[in-house]
Amino acid sequence: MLCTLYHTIETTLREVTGQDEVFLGEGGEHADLASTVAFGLAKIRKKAPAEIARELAASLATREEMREINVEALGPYLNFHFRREIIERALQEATRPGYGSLSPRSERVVLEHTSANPNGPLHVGHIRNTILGDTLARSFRKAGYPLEVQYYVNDMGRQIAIVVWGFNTIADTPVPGEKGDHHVARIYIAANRELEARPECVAEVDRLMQLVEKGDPATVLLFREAVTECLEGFRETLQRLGARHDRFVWESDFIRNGDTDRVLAKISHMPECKNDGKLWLDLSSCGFEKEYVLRRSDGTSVYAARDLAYHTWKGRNFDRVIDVLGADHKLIGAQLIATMGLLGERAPEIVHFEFVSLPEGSMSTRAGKFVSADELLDEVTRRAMEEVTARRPELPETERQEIARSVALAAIRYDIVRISPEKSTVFDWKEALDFERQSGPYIQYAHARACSILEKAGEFEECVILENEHEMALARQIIRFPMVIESVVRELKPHLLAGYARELADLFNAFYHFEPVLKSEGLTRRSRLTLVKATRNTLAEALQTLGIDALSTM
RNA sequence: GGGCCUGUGGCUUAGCCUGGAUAGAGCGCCGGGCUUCUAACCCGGAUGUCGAGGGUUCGAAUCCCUCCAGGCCCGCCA
Repeated sequence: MLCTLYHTIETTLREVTGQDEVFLGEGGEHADLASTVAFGLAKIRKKAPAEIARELAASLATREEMREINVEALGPYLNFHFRREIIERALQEATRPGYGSLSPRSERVVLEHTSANPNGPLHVGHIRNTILGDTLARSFRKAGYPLEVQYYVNDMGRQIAIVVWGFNTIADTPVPGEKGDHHVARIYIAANRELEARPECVAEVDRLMQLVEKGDPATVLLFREAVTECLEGFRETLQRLGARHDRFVWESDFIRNGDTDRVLAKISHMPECKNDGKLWLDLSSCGFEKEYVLRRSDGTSVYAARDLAYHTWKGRNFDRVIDVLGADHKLIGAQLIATMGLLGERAPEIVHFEFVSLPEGSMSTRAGKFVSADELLDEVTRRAMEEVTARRPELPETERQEIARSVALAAIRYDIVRISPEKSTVFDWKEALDFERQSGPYIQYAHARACSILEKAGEFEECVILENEHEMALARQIIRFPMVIESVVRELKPHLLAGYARELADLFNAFYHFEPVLKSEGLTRRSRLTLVKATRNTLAEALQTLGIDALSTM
């Protein structure tokens, strides 16, 4: 509803000014929406900006489509205020389940995220991918898109060959209770150490890679077993993180089904294609100096070739293809996009995130230098349990554990999603264990407070009469929610939702502190209860989209 | 050496794409608030040459150029 208003004002402003581009943005403390068109027009019309703003305000005020919006010129600024009735009407929508969902769209979206190599457990770097991707996925569903979430399983890389080689050659003493992914990591780390000590064994790894590409049944089986063991561990971790994939797509399938050969055959006819033993593309016309190698001189394909086949398949089956990838994939991602363009196939949109490192340096699965997602979840849950037990000693243990699990997940997910992806970060235990302001639990807490009021209030008849600044500020924030969802999927920026939810909690806490709800009377009580209900509902919808449980008590 | 990303109070960070009203938060620090709807909370205060320099503009954290610092990439790895 707010989106409609925005477009109405924008269109009207365009007509009134005669300009194609009119800036209309958030008005902050001054207004609901504001425009600075008067500055630009000042030069054209050779008049003072303030005078132009005054004239525009006067002419806008006469327009029929602006009847529910107050326009005022404040100096050179054109400020738009929504009439109270609009806000009150929008607020009533906000009390209903599913608030913030946009109308269904037909554009099919495929979103790939995480896709970590199955050579060791997911660590705190990988889960930045998972959380970014899963929050985007939830946002797309909220925005009404039919969506499929995929995990691309790199099951035929050198790393997996090393794992398989390790399983064949290294004496393995089983560790009781060890998850598959941690087991694979242990073998992978040992195998790398062994290969470093005995470089002559590298040939055995190469041999495995050739056999698997040729489809040698025994080798294929070994690879599949190793990958499956690791993937079982991933599934468990992903589930704990609240992330779900609809489909696991195996890289090797694009060899077996002939797609890789087909795409390479097509490429071999392109003018950019070079074949000097190895097959590669000259993308210098697109600004890439490096050779984009697709097939080795021994005839085996490289990752890039399989990736082209995978993306061709995605592009032909979906209208919008989105990948969440680490910053280390920027070059290869740009080359992929350029090549898809040359092939006339739909290119993906790629969300890149910068690296997470440890205080002592970058993470490395091979060197065993990483903090696994499982360790992180365990430790944060343990701390959350301490916190819950200290605050709510009267609750039964199982309930405290359930709350602690939700609080821990909230802390982890929020801590990661709040930071814009282009910032590189250093993992910090202190921050991960912070449950205070600008944290996930802080937002959950606001929701729990709202639930508590509503539970005590019992039945009431909804009505909205906004009486003071705290109520107005809270209401304004609530009605922005659908536009935030819209922005997240348009700009692929999940951190906008994180910021929105935190601000909503801030405003609710201030309202909570200054305006008594249960102790107020008559219409005021009913109206405040309605506002609490709208807040509770909006917080719940926002939290759910962030993959965080909206707890009713904590 | 080349390319991409980042640089905002002691620390973490929003805003940058699309220039505009006093640069917005959290942590930490100082001072206040629990017989009152959950104090995982609220209120007030101190703390900023928006990495440096130049340019464009009526106006620059935001656009352009140069430089500095950090991260990532530049493989017949994935």
